[in-house]
Amino acid sequence: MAKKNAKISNAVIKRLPRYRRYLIELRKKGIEKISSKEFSELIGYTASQIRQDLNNFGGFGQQGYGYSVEGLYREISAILGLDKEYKMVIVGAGNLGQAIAKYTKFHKQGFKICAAFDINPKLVGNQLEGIQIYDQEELVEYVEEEEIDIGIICVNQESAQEVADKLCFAGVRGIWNFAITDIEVPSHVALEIVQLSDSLHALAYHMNAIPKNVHNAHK
Amino acid sequence: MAKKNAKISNAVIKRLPRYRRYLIELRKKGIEKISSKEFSELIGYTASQIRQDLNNFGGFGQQGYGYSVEGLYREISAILGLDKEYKMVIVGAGNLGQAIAKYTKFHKQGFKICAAFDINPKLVGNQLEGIQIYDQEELVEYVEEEEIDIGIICVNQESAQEVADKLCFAGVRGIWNFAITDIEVPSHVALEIVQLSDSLHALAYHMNAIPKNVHNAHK
DNA sequence: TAGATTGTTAATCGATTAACAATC
DNA sequence: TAGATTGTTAATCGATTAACAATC
Repeated sequence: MAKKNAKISNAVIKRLPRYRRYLIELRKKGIEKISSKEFSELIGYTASQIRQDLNNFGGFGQQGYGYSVEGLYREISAILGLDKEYKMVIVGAGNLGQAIAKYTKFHKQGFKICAAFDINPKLVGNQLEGIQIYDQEELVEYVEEEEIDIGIICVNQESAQEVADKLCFAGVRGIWNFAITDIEVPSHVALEIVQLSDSLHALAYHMNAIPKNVHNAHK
Repeated sequence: MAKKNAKISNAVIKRLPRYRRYLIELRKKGIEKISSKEFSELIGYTASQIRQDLNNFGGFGQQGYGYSVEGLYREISAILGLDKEYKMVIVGAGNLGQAIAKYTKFHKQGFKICAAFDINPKLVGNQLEGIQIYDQEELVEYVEEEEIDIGIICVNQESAQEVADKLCFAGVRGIWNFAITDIEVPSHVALEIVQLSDSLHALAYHMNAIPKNVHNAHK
């Protein structure tokens, strides 16, 4: 699949899921081919960047023609590893953990949530849309036995690192961290961070960087 | 507050909330001063980058001494606009919208969730931790009358753009978009995106980029 | 074949890091 | 004062954009 062995920059990887989303839309509309120029106008990256990005992984296009929408969709899906299935657990079955557990879209894409864990006795034993909530004491054993791939951390910041350590010890290959703190994981474990409060703070910055008098122009 | 008028790069802005989080931790520990070198070892950016970042906004340090933890915390909070209050509404009171509504930390930081909106008659009229769910028909009027600052979009991708348009028309200054689609807003409205599925896909990529045989080393 | 569009190299731009004079 | 550390300029690095030869 991958043509070159050079390290792919993170900037490129962050764009891949976005390319894929637009390819899904194109496919829905029955569009079979797209040139880098057309794609550029749609997605807002330069045609040059699109071609550069894709050529990190191989020559997916055809000179004089463009890219096959279906073909490119499949290539990018494979590059991202979305042709595989992933077994996940949620640690911390509070509001956010529950929301993620109930969200069925990930499941359809091959990301299976197998179980949730919490320390709160009121939550342990309950089910969330068919997902059992276990006592957090059972986390390591469960992850080992069920060969869980991904741990989703939805606990408070005080216990996030401890949970991460347990997940890594038990053998997960990736951690999706929603806790409002930075955690450290061994280099062989992939880490992806969703920092909601940082995101909200960046929004606040941008709001204040925009002059106020341009608002409510329709009044 | 801001020393220079040059445009601040997005890379810098994304780091500011992180600086602030570490400063909160330092303050908790009773640490009063920190040099860029010490901060570097803690946060993982180079000392040079820390000094460059901060000097975009002003000379907050003191030569030969370093930075005051409390002073820097206040400066960064002010730069981000966290010394102000923000009125927010949630549009889409499904799982994710409910999780955000119930999350009290934002409220403590001055981000007040005033109301939620949905089109589902089963949800309309209910309350989420004291937050009333209104019919989505009432969105524009509510946002105008209550002078809402931020709209949080938690609807499905099909209606995300329509909701964004309504929020912008009604006069919000910022949009926090959780929908799994890109939306367009006028240039005077700040937009911050949380793309959970893109984040999960990037995690999958990184997991597959790591050789498999290094896992379960403790067994 | 001629036209179109890729794949790839070269040029530019911007962000990060290094160096050091200023100064507390 | 001497030492420490900032603020800021210069150098480097990496990512984006432009250009164009290759080729469908």
